[in-house]
Amino acid sequence: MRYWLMKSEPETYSIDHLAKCKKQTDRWEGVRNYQARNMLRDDMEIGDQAFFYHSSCAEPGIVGIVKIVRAGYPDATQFDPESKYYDPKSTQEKPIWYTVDVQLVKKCNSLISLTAIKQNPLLETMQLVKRGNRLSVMPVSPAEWQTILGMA
DNA sequence: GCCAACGTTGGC
DNA sequence: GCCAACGTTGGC
Repeated sequence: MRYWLMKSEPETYSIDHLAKCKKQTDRWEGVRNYQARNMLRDDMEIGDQAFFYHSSCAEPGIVGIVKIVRAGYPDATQFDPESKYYDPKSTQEKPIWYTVDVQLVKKCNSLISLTAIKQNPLLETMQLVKRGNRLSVMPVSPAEWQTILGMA
């Protein structure tokens, strides 16, 4: 079982969107980056846990924990011409993009801000704080996971 | 809105 | 396969 961090822009999809879903479970749609796709498709397993991270907003940071309840399968939005995630290059036979289903485990009582994460010397090696990092899905080590839990 | 960093595209 | 141009991400 592994740990992850998954980014979402709260204006597009916030943790409160997920909280309002049936069974607090939803698809993690719209990832259109190959590296992140590979992790969704190949590496995430049922039972893995992930930090839900809000990006591109006033206070970027971790807002909760989710768990993977369905492993990688083709992201339906790539086939939908009406969707902003539509990809004409993709076919049902050979889908390009994948998604997983996530279920809310808990919302943080308060934000674990990017600023706080950057200030913690134990988290210096996190991919999240590395220069130029733009991956929307990334692995988190067990040590980093525990450190962040301790900051909650 | 700015800009650095990175990813993708496409001509050659 | 190279690389310039362009697009996107995301913090500030």
